[in-house]
Amino acid sequence: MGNPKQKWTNEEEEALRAGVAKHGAGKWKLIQKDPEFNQYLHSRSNIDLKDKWRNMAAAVQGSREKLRPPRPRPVQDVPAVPSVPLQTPTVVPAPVIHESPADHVKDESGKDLPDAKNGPRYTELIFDALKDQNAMDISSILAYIEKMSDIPVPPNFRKPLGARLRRLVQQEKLEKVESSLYRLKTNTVETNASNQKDTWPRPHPPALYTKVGESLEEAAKTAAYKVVEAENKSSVAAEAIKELEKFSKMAEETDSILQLAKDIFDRCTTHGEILLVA
DNA sequence: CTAGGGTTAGCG
DNA sequence: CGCTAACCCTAG
Repeated sequence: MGNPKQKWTNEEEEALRAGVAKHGAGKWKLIQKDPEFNQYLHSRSNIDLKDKWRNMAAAVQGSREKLRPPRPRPVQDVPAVPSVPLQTPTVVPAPVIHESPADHVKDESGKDLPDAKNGPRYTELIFDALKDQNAMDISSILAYIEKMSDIPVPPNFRKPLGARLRRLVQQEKLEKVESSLYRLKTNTVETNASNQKDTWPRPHPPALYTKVGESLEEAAKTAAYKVVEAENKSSVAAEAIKELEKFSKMAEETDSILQLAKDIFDRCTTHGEILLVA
């Protein structure tokens, strides 16, 4: 009587995936208890989370299976949508230790998901900030961006921001003065403001929230999952309005992961490492 | 508390 | 009717 089969909503699904991405698959009770996701999962039990995760896995792998009755591949890793196979049983997420003076965006113990939707505007905000102050350090720039962009700034945005600043300096769009002060580079040839740098083509790979400061392996893995998800979606979602809505949302978020990939790539190349891509 | 198997309600 | 997804039960 009190159980008319409650279907999972988009928010719940998203919260579950976010929870798994954060705490790891298997920590159902922890995810359910986390105030960050509890607002979406309060009506679901830890067992429900596990079951739902299993269903999602079956849905993803099953679709591939349908086109291929014989299974040459045992498939040892988790489903495409879900991610976090290599996470160790104990507390996994490492990036939570280092903290900068620029803590912010509170979040009153869970009010909304930390979707990292923006990204393309950050460079513009950097120039705006420097336009006003002539010279600023990274903390000031960070504060400015936070003030101007309201909530979207990720918790540890300082690291990718630093990478971007360094890149801009390398492109001679900015110049570094003092120990860690940045200012606009006014002289020199400022002809082509956009060298192909700040305008992205936007292919179609979708992306969800991503954690900055993660290992390259993690980032690549996450990206790979997103691609798989995209393939899955485009081949199946030809009728579901809900899926369409989600897809358009992911398209908007594409910019953020692109920027993330650029930052990571920049960091690797500046460290003198070589990337071999098949 | 979690993983896995079993059961039932909806849907095409 | 068969399948999928939400729900339930239980061993470890």
